[in-house]
Amino acid sequence: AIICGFSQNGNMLEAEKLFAKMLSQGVQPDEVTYSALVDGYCKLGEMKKAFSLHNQMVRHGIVPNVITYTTLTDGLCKIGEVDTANELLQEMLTKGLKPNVWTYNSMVNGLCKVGNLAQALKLKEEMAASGIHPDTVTYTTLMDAYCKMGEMDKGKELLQEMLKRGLRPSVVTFNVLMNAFCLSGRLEDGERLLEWMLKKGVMPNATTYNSIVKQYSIRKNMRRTTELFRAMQAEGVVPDANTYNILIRGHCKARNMKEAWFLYKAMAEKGFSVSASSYNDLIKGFLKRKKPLEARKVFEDMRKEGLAPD
RNA sequence: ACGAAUACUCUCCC
Repeated sequence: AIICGFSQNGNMLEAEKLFAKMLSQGVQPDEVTYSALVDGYCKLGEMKKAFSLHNQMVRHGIVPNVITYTTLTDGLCKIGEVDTANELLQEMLTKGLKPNVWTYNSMVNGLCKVGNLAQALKLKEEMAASGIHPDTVTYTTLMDAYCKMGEMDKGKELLQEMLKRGLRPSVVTFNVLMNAFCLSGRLEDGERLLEWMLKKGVMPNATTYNSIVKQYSIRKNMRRTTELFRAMQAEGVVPDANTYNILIRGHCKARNMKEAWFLYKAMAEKGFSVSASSYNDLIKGFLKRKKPLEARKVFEDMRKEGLAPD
């Protein structure tokens, strides 16, 4: 469980240390431990390491299961190696392992991300034919692909199909639609979507608000940006580092340095890391406002973080 | 029984 924690945080050094300790104390890691480590390397895109661990596991007599395979499949998909991932899927089948909905969803996502929507849709039919029914994740993935291609109508068709099959949209499903509306400047539709999801009992999260707040912010509507920032907190949605970075950028561009400074300090209090671009925005904003002292302070904070100004 | 795996937002412009 601890190795899993380190792996999920990308802290592979600590994870490896613990793993080595396990081995030295004669504790045999099981497939769950290996999976956690393999996943950690997959998330870093270090597929060579991931595969060598997988092979090490096999050498130790542990039989790979659907999850260990799915972890690798997903890792390959994330770096765009969908063909290799597909080969792995075939290997699974020959070993008598039945891919599950997670396996297929990884593949569908991989195909979508390399722009092969046609193949992704085909896979959706294939999985259904083999008795693995596409779920909310499958539909949401495909909807996102359509939306990002500018084919929102197709995305909505999928939403209808999904609802017809009795699947419930998740917060991510709504987020996909929200992002599509906002990116195309349809902020009123975004606001309506926000109301609709609340009515449906789906609680928005920081991501939901980040999409809409970002677009209001880009469009220099800082009044609505601030209103929504307050509204989300009133609803119990906790802003994340992205929310703050979006707001800081917006306020700096609008020359609202007081507000930007306030948010900057709030971030530090909450332990969020300020993005490099936010640091740059703050420095530029303060300099333009003839506030070299504040600019200097931000500059020094930035250096302490090991970041270089542009 | 419980425990490991997959989708969306920031990160370059809009």
